[in-house]
Amino acid sequence: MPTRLSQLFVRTLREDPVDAEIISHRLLVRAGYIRRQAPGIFAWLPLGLRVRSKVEKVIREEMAVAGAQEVLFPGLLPREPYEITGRWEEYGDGIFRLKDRKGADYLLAPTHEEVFTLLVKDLYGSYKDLPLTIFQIQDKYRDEARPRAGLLRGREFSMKDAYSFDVTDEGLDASYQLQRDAYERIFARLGLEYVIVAADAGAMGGSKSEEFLHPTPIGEDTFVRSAGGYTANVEAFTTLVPDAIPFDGLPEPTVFDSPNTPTIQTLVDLANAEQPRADRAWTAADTLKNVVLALKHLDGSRELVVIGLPGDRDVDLKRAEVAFQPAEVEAANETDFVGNAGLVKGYIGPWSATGLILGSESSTGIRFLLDPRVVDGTSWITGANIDQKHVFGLVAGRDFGSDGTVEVAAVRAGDPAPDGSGPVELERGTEIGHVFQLGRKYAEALGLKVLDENGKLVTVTMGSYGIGVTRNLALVAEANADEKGLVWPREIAPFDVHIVATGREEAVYTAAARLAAELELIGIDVLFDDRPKVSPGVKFGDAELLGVPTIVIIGRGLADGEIELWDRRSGERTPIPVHDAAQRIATEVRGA
RNA sequence: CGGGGCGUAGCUCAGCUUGGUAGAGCGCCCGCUUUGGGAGCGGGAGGCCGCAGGUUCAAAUCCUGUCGCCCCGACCA
Repeated sequence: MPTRLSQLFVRTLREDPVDAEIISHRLLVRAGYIRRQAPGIFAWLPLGLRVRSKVEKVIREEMAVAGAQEVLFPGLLPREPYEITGRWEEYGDGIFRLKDRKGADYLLAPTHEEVFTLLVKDLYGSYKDLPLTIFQIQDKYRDEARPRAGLLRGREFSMKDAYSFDVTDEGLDASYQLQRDAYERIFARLGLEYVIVAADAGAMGGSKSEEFLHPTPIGEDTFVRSAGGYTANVEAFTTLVPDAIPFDGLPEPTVFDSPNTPTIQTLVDLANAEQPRADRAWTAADTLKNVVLALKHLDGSRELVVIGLPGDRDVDLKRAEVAFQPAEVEAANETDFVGNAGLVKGYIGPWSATGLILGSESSTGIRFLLDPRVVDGTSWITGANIDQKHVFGLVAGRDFGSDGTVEVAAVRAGDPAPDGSGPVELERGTEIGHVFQLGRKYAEALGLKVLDENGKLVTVTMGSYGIGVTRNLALVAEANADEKGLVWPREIAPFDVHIVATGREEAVYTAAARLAAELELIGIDVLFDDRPKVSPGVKFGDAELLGVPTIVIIGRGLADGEIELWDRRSGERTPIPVHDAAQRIATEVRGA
């Protein structure tokens, strides 16, 4: 049976909802696909549910091709499994926690690694049972500090999460590849542009990790891309390390007065005024900026570290979080300086005439880490650890050392890609999928072992693979819309055809109903706008807003045996004879 | 958590400065007309003006507190 618009549970809005900023959010609410229930939580109306089911269908089909079996875990889970892996604590305020009537702790699952692992452990014990990949499509819950952008960052969202279980690393590679291939097919079918970037393995532990990012200006992630094909999330970007420079002939360091130079810029200005270079002017890149960060370790302790990086670079706190995880990172505060008299604020440097200041072997004992660009033989202007004094010509590897290098400097457009494929550009994107080799971390923690061919217990190696169902839906909507409304790709449109009957001629409605029934009979989903007292303008407007790709207009032309085929995307209208309309439409819908 | 903004009808908003007991447009219901681009006329339904306290003869309006929401940032597999 065709769906009659007069009966459909929907109300389109003429005006944009005031709380919606981005296109997908505005249009999905205006067109009556979703309604907000609470911040970051949405109710799904029939139209929205239909699209959501279509997205799920694409995912299920491709999971089947990849050999993954569908299961379904509860969204409400007990605390214990998360306690074992430490994530009950790690998630902090990020999850919804609740208690049952006996006071036992539960949570609304933010992800399901633990329970998948435990179930496999329950049921399987032999290498013969593996490999295994299972998945579910289930709602996830995260108590986001700031839900935003409608469906793009909700507190409840639907996600397909798959988990693979293998005995060997090679097996894991193969399982990973199957999911990765499936993801490429899924995004191709959804018509979503994507780039695969190297990702940070994050708090999940594990080794190899790639993100599928959809490039979009509203994206919350930043990634880099080189002309030569290198891509990476900025969080995972690694610096191309320059060659070391021989020390021969480099002048000795000299301390000089540098009053009122609290910033890099004032320091550079002073250097150019007092100690001008013959060949070129000093720039911020000639200075070594020493940034004090405070690490908050899981055990609650606080450690100061100093990062030495070129003065024209800033610390990217996100990259720092990655570099120092699981510790939290923040800028050092006044108290930190008070507690470390060896640090002369504004004039911090690794060296003084009386000895080293920074590094675990130095007088302060504070860990000193260098940006990878600060290679041996590079010469710097930096703080002399005396108020109002800096030092010239301090050479890395000769005058000071470090406790190693660290990737915390902000990535800039033009930075060379680490694989030598040229300078990178920075782009915004949104994560639409993530494939991840977890390795043995969870299996180890939860005791998932199987007997191998030799009867020996071996720990299983795992992968986890996520796709945000509702986020992908929103991004498809976002990428396929115009000023009139939504424009769904056929693959996930709520209906195949939207029939609009206009006028008040009884014959029009009879003919439209007949065509609708005929199309349904051959398996085409029809939305039939049969509303009798609604003006044509309203019906056309709603058809454009709802975004069904093919619209059929039946009205004034019917007397001459003609109806119109209206392509939502191109706007093109084609008159077609009513007598073989069903065939024409079927061809159109199924793609010639 | 920091910054900014906003809570009045289903939606979008006015009214608040200068207190006097609730408004508009759209949507919804009824009738008549209209029917290829968001129709016309007439009649109607619908609001603890976010919540609590205070000032006052009188509070949507002034004061205090509080809750919530939106946006930017921080945070975030």
